[in-house]
This record gives sequence, C-alpha cells and structure tokens, in this order.
Amino acid sequence: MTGQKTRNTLNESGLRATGSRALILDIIRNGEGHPDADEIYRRARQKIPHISLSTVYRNLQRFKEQGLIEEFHFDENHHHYEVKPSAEHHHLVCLGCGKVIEFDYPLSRQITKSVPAARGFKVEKSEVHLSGYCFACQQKGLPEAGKES
Amino acid sequence: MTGQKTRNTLNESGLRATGSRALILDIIRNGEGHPDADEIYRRARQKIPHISLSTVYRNLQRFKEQGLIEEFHFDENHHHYEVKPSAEHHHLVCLGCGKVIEFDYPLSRQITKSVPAARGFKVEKSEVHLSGYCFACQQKGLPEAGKES
DNA sequence: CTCAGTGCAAAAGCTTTGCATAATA
DNA sequence: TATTATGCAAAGCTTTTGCACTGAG
Repeated sequence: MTGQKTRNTLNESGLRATGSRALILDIIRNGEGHPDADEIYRRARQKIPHISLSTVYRNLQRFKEQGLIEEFHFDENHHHYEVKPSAEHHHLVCLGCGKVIEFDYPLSRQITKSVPAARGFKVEKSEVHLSGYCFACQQKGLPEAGKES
Repeated sequence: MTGQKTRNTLNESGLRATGSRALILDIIRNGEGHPDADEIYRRARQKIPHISLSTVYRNLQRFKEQGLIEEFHFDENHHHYEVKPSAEHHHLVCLGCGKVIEFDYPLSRQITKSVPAARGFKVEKSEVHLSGYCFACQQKGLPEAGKES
C-alpha cells in the first residue's frame, strides 16, 4: 500500500512523494533486517518492476541527508541501511549464522567520560561493529568458533 | 632500509621475504597514520618505482590473513590499515581536521558484561568508529561544529 | 507549467584476478 | 628446481553521473 504515513514523512522532509521513493522508504521502515542497496532494489522491483537501481541509490542518499535513515558497514564492501533509531544503539553480527543483534549502549558518553584523550570531543556519529559467534553457534560447535584464526 | 626485523616477521609468518613485501609491511609498521592501499602504493613507489598496486593489495590480504595488520573503515569507500595492536583500541576521527585519535577501551568486555542481549556472545573482532569535532576544531568555531546537520 | 525525480546506459572508484615472467627458498 | 610473488592489463562490484523523459505540486 505504500502507507500514507510514509508519504507524510516525505512531505515533511521536503521530498516529493513519488511512488518509488515512498516504496523504498517503506521497505527500510517496515521490512526485515538491514538491507543493502541491492536487496532494497530486489524487493522494490516486486512492486515496481521498472524501478532502477540508480533511483534506489539516489533516494538512499536523500534519506541520509534528511536524517531519515542511517548507513552501516557490516561487511567491507557495501552499505546497509536502517531507519534512524532514537537511542544510541549498535550492532553485533554473528559470523556463524549472520544474525544481527541490536543493543542500546551510550557509547559516546562512556568514551568521552572515561577516555582522557577523548575529553572535549563532540561526538556527532558513532558506529560500533562487533562480530563473533553467538551462543547458539558456539554450541553447534563450528570448528572455527573457538580458535583465533 | 627495509629492516631485518621486518624480514624476520615475514619468515615467521611463512611468507617469502621479498623486497616489495617487506617494504609494504614496513610502511604500515613505521609510517605515519593509517594509510589506505593507495597511500601505501604511493609511498612504496618512492623506493620501488616499478611496484604495482596489485602487489600492494595482494600483500595487504596476506598480512590480514596472518594477523599482522588490521583493516579499518574510516570512511565508506576504502580501507585503512594499521599494525595489529596488542590491546583493544579504537578510533575517534575529527571531521574538522581529519585527525585520528586512538584510545584504549575494553569495549567487548563492557558490552558482553552489561548488555543482556550480548551475553554468551564470543566477540572475535570489534571496530568502533566515532566521529565528531575535537576541542580545537570546536574552538575554531566551524559553523557546522555545533549543530545537528 | 516548472522543477524535482526517474530510467537507462555509461563512467568512476576501489579491489580482485589471469597469465606470463621473475625471484625466493 | 619448485614454488611463491610480481607486473601488467583486464575484469568485477558497488556506487555515481549525464541526459532526455516523466510526473508531482
């Protein structure tokens, strides 16, 4: 349906509420997980088959500028997106099953409080990327789960 | 000089100690800052003008595999490297002057201790990227230094 | 009607790979 | 000598951009 709420958000941000644009934002807002551009593109084509990848990229850019979404770097090669969270939160990625655990943690406050070198620093953006093995994957006894490399 | 120490490190890691390889590792070990592949390439060419960018990339890859260096993602588009640190440490990047402040912080312990969702998680790698404005840049009164976006 | 948004295709970055040559152990 | 490493050029992937067309306001 490309909800009316989404169209309102767009108008409030000064962006024209086109079908493609609303769909893309909807996918990030209401979809599962933390899709990357290509994943968004694939989901979007199910509703608008002629949508183009550049439209996806251009809109992700606009949404970022407007602060509607945030960009993350789970792996080295492409970007992932999610709606802008209200509290400072971060991600824990399981290397075994790929699951992403989100957790709240006031990292920037902790750092500027307890790290002398960071005193006086005004943090604008914080991104934490922890990876390892979740409890379940350790139980499954992946041979790699315990050793160094 | 492409120090003898570097050549030893390479041999101990089971890598042949070629001139290019030793030079690249030396640049990361003894050079300034957190160079990216291209910066390493440029510095390397001052000593070995015919060295190729693929050699740089291939060696960075090997060094990563051997745990000699670590890869970071300060900006979205390319990778930066540094020698593998002994203690868990992280980076604070100033958006005003580009300065990178390194600081020690036992983040993974903090997280697995204080975040319920992370309990039982075995952290293998942690990367923190904080960015904002250092005290000096705030003083310089960059108009952007104080506001949200 | 006007300007922002779109699709297509081409280009731009960064990184990887194939293959023949050169160098190490 | 048997591998491993290198250089060069070409390919690969993600992301960006130019241009003419379409659609929202």
